[in-house]
Formats: sequence, structure tokens, C-alpha cells
Amino acid sequence: MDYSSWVDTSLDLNCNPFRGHEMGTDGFGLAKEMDASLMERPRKNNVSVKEQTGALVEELNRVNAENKKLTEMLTVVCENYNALRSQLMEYKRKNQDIEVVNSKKRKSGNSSNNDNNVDMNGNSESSSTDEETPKRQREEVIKAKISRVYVKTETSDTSLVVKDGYQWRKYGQKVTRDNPCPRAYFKCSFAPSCPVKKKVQRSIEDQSILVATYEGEHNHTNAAQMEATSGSNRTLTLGSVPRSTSLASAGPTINLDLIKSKSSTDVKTSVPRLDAPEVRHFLVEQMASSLTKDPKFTSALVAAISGKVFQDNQTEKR
DNA sequence: CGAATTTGACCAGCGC
DNA sequence: GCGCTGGTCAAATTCG
Repeated sequence: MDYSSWVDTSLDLNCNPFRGHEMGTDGFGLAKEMDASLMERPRKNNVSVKEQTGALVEELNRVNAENKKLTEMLTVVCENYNALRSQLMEYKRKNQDIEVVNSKKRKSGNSSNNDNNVDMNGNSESSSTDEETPKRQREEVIKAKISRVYVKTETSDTSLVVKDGYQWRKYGQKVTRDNPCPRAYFKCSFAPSCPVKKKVQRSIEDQSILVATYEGEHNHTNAAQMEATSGSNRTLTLGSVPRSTSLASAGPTINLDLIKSKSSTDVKTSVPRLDAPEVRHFLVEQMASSLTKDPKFTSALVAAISGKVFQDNQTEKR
């Protein structure tokens, strides 16, 4: 059975490791169990309504327990992620200091695609005491807000499109020296005044991975935030430019806003509230759509309903 | 027909 | 100064 389409909303959480058979790691074992119980129900003609109600209540309790467990696991995952991230920040900062000393000769404005020399605190290192024009200062501010996102795609997919919830207009494409795959240049077209640019190029090591480099900060709200509740967009981006470096699977990605967290001390404030009504609503919709998209679930539902109807007809005739 | 994309030309920065 | 390279512009083309 292919549950891959369900993985999207379950975040790969194995919510119920105790139920062994065929559960996989999709976190939707419960749905399948309900499914099975629905299938069984018509056969149990002698089961009274009371017993059925009791079973349903029991099932509901299990759903609640599982939901609680999922929430707890999600919280733990978020906490672990934050801890790891702050460690990574610390490590990068230390590396940065060393690298800056080694590369003082380099001009500050020369940042190629493979240049990882970006201060995560939003400060661009400049050792020169030259007078700086406002234009140059502005450029440095923009360049300081650089983030990179890795998106895994199908190798057959030749388009350089990274769905991140924003609207982009392609304004150029170039083959660069260090990578035979062309690099595409995008500008944010959601707001005319938005200064954010995006470069997308396939990774030279793994051509199935798209490397999207964001420059600048959006000065408007995210289009995905507006579309999220409609359920049409499977990408949930909370906040502005995704600051995190993520290796997403082919398909939907969940980008968490990390740009506002300048230090590890305020990391918690940047984590989206999982109990926020918007997020809950979105998750519920995604889960519902995941269920309805599965043909086996719908066919089982149809079988269960028709079985129930058939059963009712039989009892009425008696 | 308007919007989006493509693509060759152009420009600026850098190294030699 | 010249060539190379990355980035941007804008006319041409394609697409919905």
C-alpha cells in the first residue's frame, strides 16, 4: 500500500509505534484501523447499537490520545530542531571569525553562489575604512540577508521552479562557469517594490537538488499565507524569506520563518505556534484531503456505507 | 491580448 | 586596456 502521499502532512512522525503491522511511519495508522473497523461493522449483525456506540467512544478516545501524542512529539521535534539550529549558528559564527581573518583581502561585495561567507546575525564583515556610498551600504544590507534553500526534485524535472509560496518573475538565465546547469534569476513579483531576488541552480553534486539562493527581505505578506487556508497550496511558508537551509523531499515543503531569530535566545519566539488556529486549520484540511485522495480509503468508505445501508434494509424487512 | 518566459545584448567588477 | 564572468535589461516569443 502506498501511503507516500500521506507523508506530506504527517511530517513523517511515527505517531503510533506500538501498533506493528503495516502501519509504516506515516502516522495514519489510525485512519486505516478505522477503515478496517468500518469494513467489519456490516458483518457483525448481532452487535447492538450500544456496543457500537461504546466502540466508537473508545475509538474516539484513542484518536484523542494519538492526537495528544502527535502534538507532544511535534513539540519535542521542534525543541530538538531549535537546539540543533542554535548549535549550528554557534558553529558557523566561530567558523566565520576564522574565515574572515583568512579572507580579508577579498572584497566584501564579491559573493558568488558557492560563497558561504554570510554572517548569520545579519552583519556583513567589512574590514575597510573607506568612505562608503549609500548605494554600497544598501547593497551590503541586502547581501547580508542571504539564505539558501535546497529542494529535492525529480531528475526528469528540468524546470528551475522552487515553490516557496511567493510569486516570482524570471528575468534572466545564465550558464555559470562552475556549474554546467543554467542559473535562473527571479525577482519577487508579488509586490512591485519588493527587493527580494532569488537565484535557482541545480546542485553540481546532485542534479536532483535545486539550490535556491534568496537575497533580501520581503516587504509584504506571504502569498502562501493567504492561500494556505484554501488548501490549494501545499507549501506552508510562515513568515518571510525562509532562513533555514532545508533538504525537502520532492513535493511540499514546510518552511519555518527563522529570519527574525537573530540569536539563539529568541529562537522560541520565531517558532510558529502549532496551536495557532490557522496552523491547525491548515493541518486539518491537509489531513482531510490526504484521506479523501486515497482511493482505497474512499472505496472502503463506500463499501462500509453501502454495507451499512444494506444491513439496515435487511433488518427493516424482517 | 496581456502576462510570463526566453534569450541575446549589455554593463560592471575583477584579474592579468 | 582587454578578456572573463556574473548579473541585469529588454525585445522577441510563447502561453493561457
